[in-house]
Amino acid sequence: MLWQIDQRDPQPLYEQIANVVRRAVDERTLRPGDRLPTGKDLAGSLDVNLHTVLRAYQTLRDEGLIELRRGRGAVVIASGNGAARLSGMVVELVAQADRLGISRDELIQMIDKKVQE
Amino acid sequence: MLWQIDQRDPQPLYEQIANVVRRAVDERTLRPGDRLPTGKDLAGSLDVNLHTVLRAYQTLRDEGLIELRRGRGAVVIASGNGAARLSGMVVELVAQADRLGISRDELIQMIDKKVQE
DNA sequence: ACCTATTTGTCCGTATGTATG
DNA sequence: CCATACATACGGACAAATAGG
Repeated sequence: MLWQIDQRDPQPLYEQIANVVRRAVDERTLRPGDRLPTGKDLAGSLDVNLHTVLRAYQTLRDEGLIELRRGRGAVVIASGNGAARLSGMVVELVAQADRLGISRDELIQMIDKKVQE
Repeated sequence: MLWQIDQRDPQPLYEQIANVVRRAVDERTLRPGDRLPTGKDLAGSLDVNLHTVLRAYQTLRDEGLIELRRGRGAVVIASGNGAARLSGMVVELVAQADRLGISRDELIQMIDKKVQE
């Protein structure tokens, strides 16, 4: 695993780390069931703090990409098809908007507000 | 604002803090546009670390419940449970689309396709 | 059943950066 | 230019869950 990050990149280190993992999953370099390096190991090889790696892992967990367990480590859950994941999110979003009586236009408006940020 | 948390509660402090805010929003004690106390202030009054409060705020932001801006503070966005959930879903959707390089227009197209079904 | 090492989880503290007003 | 307030990163300490001997 020859992952790299750039200390001078304005992008946060934990974001860079998360992106490396996301890409690996998308490219099927990492597959469901695969273990990620321990926080300590990755922190050592990237020369960053342990907490920085764990923060990256926790964001990936929140996205449903990996599973984290104390004493066990990080394991890939989701398959790498980002587009399929996006499609699922759209389905859920539309359903939720419908439940709340939010119109299509209002929904688009909400999205545009987020996009411009 | 007489918010309280319990240091002996096994539930994490940042979760307790987030829950207090969630409840206040649900009960309309906090309404869209209202400002939350600054991290420093709340940390002082709850006798916890600044980071603990900010972590709570950040999870609320990820859920779409509040907006966080440097120099400005935390402002309530969503008005209720369902709306908060929807707002959070929009945040995640836009983030995922961005990661995949999906444009705003393509995203709208995907949504329209689902809406008409 | 016990003990130990491993690994993530939380919390604190400090320092520095960046956007806002 | 300056003060405010959140954002990131580092480091340390301890807790809790897991795995292995």
